[in-house]
Amino acid sequence: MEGSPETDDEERVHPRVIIHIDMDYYYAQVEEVLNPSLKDRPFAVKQRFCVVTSNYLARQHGVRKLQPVKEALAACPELVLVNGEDLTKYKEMSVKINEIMHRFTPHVEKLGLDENYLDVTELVAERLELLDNAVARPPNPTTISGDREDCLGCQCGCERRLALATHLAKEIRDCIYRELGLRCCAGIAHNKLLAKLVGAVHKPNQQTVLLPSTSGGAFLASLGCVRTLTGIGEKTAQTLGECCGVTTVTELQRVELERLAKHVGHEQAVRLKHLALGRDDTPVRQTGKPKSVGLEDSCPSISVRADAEEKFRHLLVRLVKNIADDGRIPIAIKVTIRKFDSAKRTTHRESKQEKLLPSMFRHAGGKLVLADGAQERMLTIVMRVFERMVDLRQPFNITLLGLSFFKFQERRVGSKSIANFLIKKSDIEVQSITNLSNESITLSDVSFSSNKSLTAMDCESFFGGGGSSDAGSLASLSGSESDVEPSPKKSRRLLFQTRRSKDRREDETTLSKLRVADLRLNSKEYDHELPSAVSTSTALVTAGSSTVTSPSTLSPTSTPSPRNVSAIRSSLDSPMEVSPSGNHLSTQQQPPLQDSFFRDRHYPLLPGATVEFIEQIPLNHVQHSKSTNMLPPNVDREVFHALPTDVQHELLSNWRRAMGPAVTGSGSSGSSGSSSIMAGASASGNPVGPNATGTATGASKAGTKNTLHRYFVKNT
DNA sequence: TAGGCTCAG
DNA sequence: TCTTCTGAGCCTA
Repeated sequence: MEGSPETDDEERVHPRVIIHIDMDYYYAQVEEVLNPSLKDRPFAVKQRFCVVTSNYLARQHGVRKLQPVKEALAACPELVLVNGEDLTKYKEMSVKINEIMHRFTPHVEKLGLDENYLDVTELVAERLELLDNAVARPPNPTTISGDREDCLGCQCGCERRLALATHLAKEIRDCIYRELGLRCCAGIAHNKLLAKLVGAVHKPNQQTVLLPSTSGGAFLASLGCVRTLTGIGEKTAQTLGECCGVTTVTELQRVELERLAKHVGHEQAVRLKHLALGRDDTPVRQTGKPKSVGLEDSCPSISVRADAEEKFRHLLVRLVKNIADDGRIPIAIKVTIRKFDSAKRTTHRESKQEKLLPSMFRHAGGKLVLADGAQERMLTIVMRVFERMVDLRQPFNITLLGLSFFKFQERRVGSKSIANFLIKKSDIEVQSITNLSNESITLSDVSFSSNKSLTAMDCESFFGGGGSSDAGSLASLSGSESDVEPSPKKSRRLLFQTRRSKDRREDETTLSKLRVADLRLNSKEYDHELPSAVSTSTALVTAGSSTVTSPSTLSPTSTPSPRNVSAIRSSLDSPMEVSPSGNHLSTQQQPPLQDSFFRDRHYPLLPGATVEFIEQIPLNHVQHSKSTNMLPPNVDREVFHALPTDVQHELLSNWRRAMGPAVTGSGSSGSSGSSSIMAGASASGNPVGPNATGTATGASKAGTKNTLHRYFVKNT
């Protein structure tokens, strides 16, 4: 199929549709929800001596963000102050907000606790499909490819898609308000940068869409100062002003690239120019677990070692609590201090890191805790690092101490288990999934009955509940209690993630490589990944304890009732939502990312997950490659085609090698023929389980047991 | 890889 | 005497 004109056209898709959602004065709103009596009073949330946010009533009195508390009180004597140093409640609310967003799309990227980007491109496409051609498709998809300057008068349906997204944004905001009592703003545009910027135009509790009907540059120019552009901070703004005389967006748009490059380097110059012109092709990255978890405390002055040690002890205890539920173990710690230079009257930060032994942690009651004596050992390490930064023989003045865990490691995995293969690897590329000939890919017997959904507990018992076997190591993925060992040098992460056009191009050139970025195994991300698969194929997927069922629970109106369909239709026929001022904000267009609607949907292959296909929604959109006929007869074609192209190629190649002429599949369904075809290990001749023979013989029942192949076999 | 800097909310 | 705390990404050595 590659290269055929039809395919190219089909794959040429619209610009993305991005919604940026920003909670209004977030901390203050959370406080109001928890304590409604605050609503009618001017109040501010403070951390230490500083106001971090306030409600609008306080703002009307001149209270500002990051204002010293003293000043704020002077400006507004009746100001109520709430201590916001403990972020727990804000984090918890953020999780709830996130859960709501994930009902609409798995493509959610967190930006701090109170902002999120949602890529609703697919959702919009789904809804348009549901409108049953009520909305015209682009007559000529080629017209929307390339680096167009704008979308003026385009016939590609961009405006309708954005219009539909405004209704989505409203639904999401309503949902958040209804369930959590929180108000927010939304910006809708074709990329993250513009969505964020346009969303800030009308606040609070409003939404704004940037329509591609006039010049996008004009909108950005209207923002004024370069500092308003996301990605240009204080330092960059200063550099631009001092070196190039550039202070406004308009000036940045006009300044010559070469001149800019002289001062900031070519790449940075290009980036800045793109920002000024509203170009941003960065994808919405589904937020996973944090790469680091830290705490820091500022303090008036620490000049004695014992005080520092005491502070660190408290930080350590709090920090361990903070990662107790993470499910991973940190194997490095970073110690940060802020030194006050009394001569210069300035402060500066320093940090140093040190490795940790996994044996310093243990699991108790499903939570990560410090092992016996580990607190003192860890504290010793911390103080050793501290003394590398602070000369105790000299007077010192420390105004901040911080600790941060990083380099997280998944829980125990055996070196020869598939679980090990699935663990994170820091390198970008991993060896092909089918080149695992040296890995012992072993699954213990697990029912793939279409009627049974496995819980985490079920998985544990299926996999041997934390035993030392390879099967047991799989259990660790689903949360068993077991010891930890250092991660292997070349561990790997696997989870299928939506791939974009760039990656697809790589498919064509680097068939034997998988980008590790596209292959992750991470419970949270994993959960998030499922809906897109489900919504296409109506698969029922249960992984661990979280269950995703029907598409309707995933995206509240993605499979609307007839009434909903007509509602969507009428909403599209009604005048488009634009900025309240009536302006049609417009933007320059990006070259579209090639998000193939169906082909990029990957079904994660996770041990412990049951995948049931209920073929209710026709899958005739799935692009079947020529290679379909090469599939072994009992391979589930839908699963196969949901895989990345390169994986498909490799599997086919392995099957061919393993089967020889036998794999010139007829496509005849469900035959119990000779197809004991093994992916990966078995194809290379390595036995992978008690029933594995490394040959292509044997009844399919026996042959599919304990192999990766089983994942491709249809459930009946 | 370590450490600093910059940026973000 | 201090504009908080948290996390990510980039750059350089």
